[in-house]
Amino acid sequence: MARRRQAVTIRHVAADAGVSLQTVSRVINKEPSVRPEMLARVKASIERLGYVPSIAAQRMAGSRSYLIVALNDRERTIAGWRDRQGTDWVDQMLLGGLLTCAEHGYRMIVELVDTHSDHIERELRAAIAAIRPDGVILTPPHSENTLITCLLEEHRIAFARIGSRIAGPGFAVAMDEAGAARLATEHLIALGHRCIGFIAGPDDYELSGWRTEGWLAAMADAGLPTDDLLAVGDFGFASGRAAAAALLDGAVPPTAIIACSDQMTLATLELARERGFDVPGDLSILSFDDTPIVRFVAPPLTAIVQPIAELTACAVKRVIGDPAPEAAEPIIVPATLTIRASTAAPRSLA
Amino acid sequence: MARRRQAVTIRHVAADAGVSLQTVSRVINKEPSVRPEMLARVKASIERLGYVPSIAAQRMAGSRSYLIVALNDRERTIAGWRDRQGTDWVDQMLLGGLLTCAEHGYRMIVELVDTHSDHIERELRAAIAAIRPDGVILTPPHSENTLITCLLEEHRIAFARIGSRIAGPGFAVAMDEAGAARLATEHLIALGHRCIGFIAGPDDYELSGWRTEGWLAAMADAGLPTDDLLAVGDFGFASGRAAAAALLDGAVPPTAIIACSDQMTLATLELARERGFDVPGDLSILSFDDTPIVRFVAPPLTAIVQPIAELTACAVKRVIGDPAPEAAEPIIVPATLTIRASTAAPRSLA
DNA sequence: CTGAAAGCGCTAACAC
DNA sequence: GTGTTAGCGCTTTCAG
Repeated sequence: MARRRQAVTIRHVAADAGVSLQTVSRVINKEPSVRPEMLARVKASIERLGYVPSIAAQRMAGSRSYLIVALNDRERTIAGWRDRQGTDWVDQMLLGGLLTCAEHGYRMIVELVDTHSDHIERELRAAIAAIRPDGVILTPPHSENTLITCLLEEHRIAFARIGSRIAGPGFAVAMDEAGAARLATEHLIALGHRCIGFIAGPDDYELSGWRTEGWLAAMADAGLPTDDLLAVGDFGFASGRAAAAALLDGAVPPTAIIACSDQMTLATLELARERGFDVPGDLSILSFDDTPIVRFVAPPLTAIVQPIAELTACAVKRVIGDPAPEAAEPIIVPATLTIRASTAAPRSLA
Repeated sequence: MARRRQAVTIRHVAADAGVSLQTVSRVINKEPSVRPEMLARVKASIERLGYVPSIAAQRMAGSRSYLIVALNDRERTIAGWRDRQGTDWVDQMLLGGLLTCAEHGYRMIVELVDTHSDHIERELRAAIAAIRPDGVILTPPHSENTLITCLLEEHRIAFARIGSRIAGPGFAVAMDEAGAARLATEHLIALGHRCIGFIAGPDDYELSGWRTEGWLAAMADAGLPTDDLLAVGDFGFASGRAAAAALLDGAVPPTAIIACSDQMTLATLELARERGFDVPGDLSILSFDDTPIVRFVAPPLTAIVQPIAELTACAVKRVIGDPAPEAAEPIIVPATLTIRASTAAPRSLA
């Protein structure tokens, strides 16, 4: 292999501009203590020579590495890619993470590590030692893995925990679950619905509670009753079917149903079909997951979309901005709603 | 920020093992000239101390950077992510690229650059200067951009061109288009079809010709005629509809149709439906793109799936293995077929 | 405000 | 075979 050396180094720039290396370094690092005149001269040389500092050299000299590691669960990530079910979690992460990194002159490296493995610590230590990243973005289920967070803290590496609300080391960045439920509910209310059923997720997920609260609050704000309008599932299809049946057979049959997962929503759709309901004519349906299947089913489902890209963008900004992983308020990012064909005004209003 | 220094360096290992730095370095780099005894001693120290070399330092000292850059088109990639249509191109690339890199102790960095922009050269130069990658993986449409390939060659950086067959600098790695068409055709033949229509892509795409050849060859091998069984589209929906109509209204109405894009296949499906054909009972349909919509439509479509992950894996292996970007034979990777519900034996056989 | 010196962790090139 | 020397490109001291 050719002995690859940097084509144009800080030395060339210094010579070209007739200043010391140090001055060039100061310009690169945007230090304030440089006379405007020098600054201009150096900048001109950098531009002319097309100089770009080597991140390896910068790291070596004790500065930043300009590298951010995104730590994903190996098994889940690979399984998702192999299934090709279009779970675009990683894509959205890249969208938010990569672009934000690029904006700030950073690069992002995706690392896959086993959660359950005993050598997770070894893997992480190795990655840190090899890459020496300035920051790490943790994704579920790593976000609340204390083994990881402790290690990162010990190494004094800034990190963000996506999808976590637990205060603690690192920045917690999560979606506004309650707000999302409220958004969904208000969309339906605006359409004219008054009986809006809600199929919540299982109680052992903290977010289930937050979502239910959002629905309750939105209903209350609109002066609408919620009695007999709440059912609970486990995110799976079967439980969704049962919950939908309970709602539809209940004392106050809803004209719209919000379900907290794509599977439960699909189950609701299936049941509605079997009963001869027109969707959205007789029943509006809204999903809390915006997976591809939800987009290609007939009718395409209105759905809450999780702002993974924004979460990651926030995470990167925090991690870059403040290298000291001080405990901070969790950052809550609002969800958005993608309106498709499964929600409409109830027939009674049409 | 804390002055972050490597926790355990080559020096610690050397001291611990009672050898010189160089010996440790030799062990790290798997150089043969180390006595087994020393080797064992050093390895033990490395293991005990949990030492992992810093890639920054390795690069600085003139060795490899253990970094591979995957160069993707900015606009397309971002558009794909934003659309959330589940084009899992990047995912599959990551699947193949990331894992292969990891196996060999490399990391992959995804870089987005504008194809059309004038500053593509500036962007690429900057990335190279900053990262100093050992290799670059080019994806369409960069794969045949001579500006890029020349720059890479000039910097003597190994690179692979995915989806390209043009010989030249770098390694060309592409799917076996003809083989894919043959695979599709043979699947249908095995099912009992004798009249198999083919909707080709536009002539200005080289791969259109290859695919058509594959179909022709498979038909010929089976002793089946192909007259009046070939139609041409432009990959779009409307052209697919017209092509399908021509086939169905032709002299020898096919019992199965292969279309060279998901849109043309969907158009064929729509037309078949309108004519009261049962799919696959009256007409089997096979797509050449395995996009999500193809998987969620009813019936789910049998489709050729492009081996992006494997292509990328091959590309990485080549680039890592042979740093000298000598011209080499293009590497052709076979496609696979995912059988779903849109293909079956023709009714006449049922 | 600017420059000179030292060194980050590692490997290339030589010596031994 | 193994150890020694000299940097890689940059930023940190610390002087001027």
